[in-house]
Amino acid sequence: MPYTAEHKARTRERIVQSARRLFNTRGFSAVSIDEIMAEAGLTRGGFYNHFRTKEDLLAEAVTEILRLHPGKDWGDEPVDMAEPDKRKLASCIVNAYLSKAHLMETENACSLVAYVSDAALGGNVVKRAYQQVFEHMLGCLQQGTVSGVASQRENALAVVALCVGGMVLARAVADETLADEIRETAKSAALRAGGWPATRSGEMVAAE
Amino acid sequence: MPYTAEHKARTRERIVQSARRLFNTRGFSAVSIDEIMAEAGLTRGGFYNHFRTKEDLLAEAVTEILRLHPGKDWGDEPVDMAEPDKRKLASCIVNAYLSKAHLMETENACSLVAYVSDAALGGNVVKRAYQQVFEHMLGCLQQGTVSGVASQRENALAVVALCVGGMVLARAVADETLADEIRETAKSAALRAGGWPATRSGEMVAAE
DNA sequence: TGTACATCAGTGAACGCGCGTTCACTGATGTAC
DNA sequence: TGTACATCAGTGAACGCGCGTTCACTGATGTAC
Repeated sequence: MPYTAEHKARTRERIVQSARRLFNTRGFSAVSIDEIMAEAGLTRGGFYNHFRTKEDLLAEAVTEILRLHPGKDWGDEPVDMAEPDKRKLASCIVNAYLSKAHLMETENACSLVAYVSDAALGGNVVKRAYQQVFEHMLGCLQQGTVSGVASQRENALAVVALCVGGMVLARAVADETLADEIRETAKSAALRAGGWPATRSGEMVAAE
Repeated sequence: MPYTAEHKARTRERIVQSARRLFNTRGFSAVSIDEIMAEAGLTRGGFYNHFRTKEDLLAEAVTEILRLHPGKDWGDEPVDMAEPDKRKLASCIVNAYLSKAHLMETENACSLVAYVSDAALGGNVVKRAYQQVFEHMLGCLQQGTVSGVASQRENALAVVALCVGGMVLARAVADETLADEIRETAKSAALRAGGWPATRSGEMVAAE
């Protein structure tokens, strides 16, 4: 058997990474298989040695973020996933998620932000991939929230909705000042919803 | 001058409505100008008598919802926009927005839900249209919120983020039970954030 | 150790198709006389 | 009131292009002897 299994797996991984970056930046339907393969240093035809259809690749690109260091490119400093204090960890994630850096970052943005509409309009394969990322994020936050009026899970769900909602709205409006206001307000609200101290909340990032 | 100005305006309106319905259901890039014109009872070529480009039409389709009765097809009963009690009106809007009916409705869903990604990836014309709808919704809610830890505007912003975030997440996941949980939890959180009584909150809509 | 071979990852031309946009035209209509 | 005319909304063929997918092939590689 020529070429090792690892060789093929590495090539496949390169295609998925290339696709993830391009999809995140310009959107699923605006990116062609030609471009994805070229970015991975390959040619058109080989694509179907690795994937059945373009949509199958989309599903893989969605979950690919789970294999990356979450928030590596978002916060002012990376989130330390090894942090033993779950409450501290959760509040760090929220701060990084709703940071100016994550708003500006398109290539490495969270899949929950980048693929909302592709998942909503896509088939079950894509929806399942999206759900997987959603449940991962929910799991990261859940143990770090307090329970009060609502349960830990309910509070974590509200936090995710504020993170994703705040982020997609900030990306979709025309005015940059408004985008920052949405992001910062969603951050404060999310920190309150999770029962975390609002670290420097209300602080507005200076217009770039 | 043959044909009245009203005639042209009516035709244009028909095209925008046709586009809005098709875009909402299947997404901007999946719908062709041919289909839009056919749905409006016209043929391909006439399109450019009314719009410069397909993206210009998108911008119009986004704001078209403002000329419709908001929430007409969402809640179990339509929202009465004439309601003089601003607090009551705002809580009605939130209940309708995060209703099962609005989740199931694709053709007449809110533009903030349907066009998140198109606006984020689109040009300034589309972003401005999206922002207009956003500011309209914010304006509808703002007077109806209470101020406490945060201002009325901040609370209204958090409510919009919860409405849109909850809705897009519910649409994007594969599992319908999870989608309903997200929607109902976002609804409770939004009602709390706005300072409204949680009318039958926690009540789960029976699985269809 | 060296060689012949079978495998299959990767190539690139080709297929069939539909898209956004343009353009020469046609014919329904409001207006001038 | 009736008719000739100018306008321009609407038509449908055509243009140029890029897409997702298929397929016959090639050549780098690991293995058997």
